[in-house]
Amino acid sequence: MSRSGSPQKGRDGGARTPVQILDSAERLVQQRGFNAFSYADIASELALTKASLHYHFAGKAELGEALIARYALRFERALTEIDASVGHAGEKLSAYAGLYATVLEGERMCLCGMLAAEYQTLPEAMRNAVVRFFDANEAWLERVLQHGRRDGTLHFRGSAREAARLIVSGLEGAMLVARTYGDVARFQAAAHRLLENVARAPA
Amino acid sequence: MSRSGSPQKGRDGGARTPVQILDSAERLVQQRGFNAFSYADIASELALTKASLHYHFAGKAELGEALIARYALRFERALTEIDASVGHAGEKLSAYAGLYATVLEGERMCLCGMLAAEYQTLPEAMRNAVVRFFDANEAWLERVLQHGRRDGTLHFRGSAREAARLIVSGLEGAMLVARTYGDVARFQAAAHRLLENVARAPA
DNA sequence: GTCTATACAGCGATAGAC
DNA sequence: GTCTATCGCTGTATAGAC
Repeated sequence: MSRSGSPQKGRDGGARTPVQILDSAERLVQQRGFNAFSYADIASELALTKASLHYHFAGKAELGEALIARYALRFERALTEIDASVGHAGEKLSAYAGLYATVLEGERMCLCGMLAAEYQTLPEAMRNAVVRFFDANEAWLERVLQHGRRDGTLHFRGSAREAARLIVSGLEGAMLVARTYGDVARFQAAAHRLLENVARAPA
Repeated sequence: MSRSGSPQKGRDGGARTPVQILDSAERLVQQRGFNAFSYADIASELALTKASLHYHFAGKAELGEALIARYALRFERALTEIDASVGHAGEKLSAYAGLYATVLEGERMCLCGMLAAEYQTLPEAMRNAVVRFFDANEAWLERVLQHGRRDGTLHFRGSAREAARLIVSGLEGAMLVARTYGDVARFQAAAHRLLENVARAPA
């Protein structure tokens, strides 16, 4: 992670190998789970040795933390992008569901949805990071729902917070189940219906 | 599993040890995942040796299959019980959600929800059994929803099948997320709202 | 920053005595 | 039906050369 004179830099000046490690580990965790992948899996995929991986990430726990941090940051940026480019609240919700669909198309689970299943086996720091991810998603959705309600483009009952929670957990569950059927369309149908039922545009 | 002259029988004549093994393994899988528990965990819990476990269940795959079979059977019986004892469709849906809540109270995930996360690492027979579990739940819910629609006690849009799928995946996701917060109330709120939105009683 | 070599614990599984 | 003993393999992690 140092910025000193070492080879193999990407265009942004960051070292390339750590990124490749994160990419490989991320895919493995999303597809197989944190407890079902090993340093050896990454090493063979990148044609490195296990010892080299430990140079970049001291242990599996640290690798896991870096994984969630990067994933959460990427998600956060995607939400900012939706805020900037998409029109009214209903469209923002659809774009949000689209993020999940893209993940599922790679036959992956949401990283934090997968880690939620393995929650009880995770190191403390990873647990906290998973919860923060859900909190951030919920907060963003709550804001979108509140705006939609205020400007009259969305109608729903109860608090925006509860609706936001239902959307997060509904989409996570739809991914979880749809993946066992290898059927992205099943997710799409559930997501569409979920949004339609939770927060609908006035007729 | 034989019925011949051996010690330690339960009142139904079935051997006791296999049941204890299944109980222990079930709890471990629901809390930690199929890839995060070992024969050694069960052995220490039951004060047996790993070798003894292999006598009852040849391998982890066979144990996993037996686990899902028993869980699915128990769920099926619970659904039959709901059919027999509960009144109209809306109440049946609430009772159905109550089954999930009970599981979550033990800080457990739904067995098949957990296995769905680990799906890509499971032996073929276990994969098929997980899908059959979801199919059975969906079929029961579809039937309840259709009855409710016909007798006018439930209103919802689109097909009963799609609504059933949304309920299954919504409840699975609500469990998954609520468990990371250690908060059964969060599940209850999401479940209530999900049912209210997906299939509501006419005003 | 990557390597070879290795330590050491844990895994699922089996053989064979009792 | 349970035990002891052990096998072969894989897991994470470390030491030290290059």
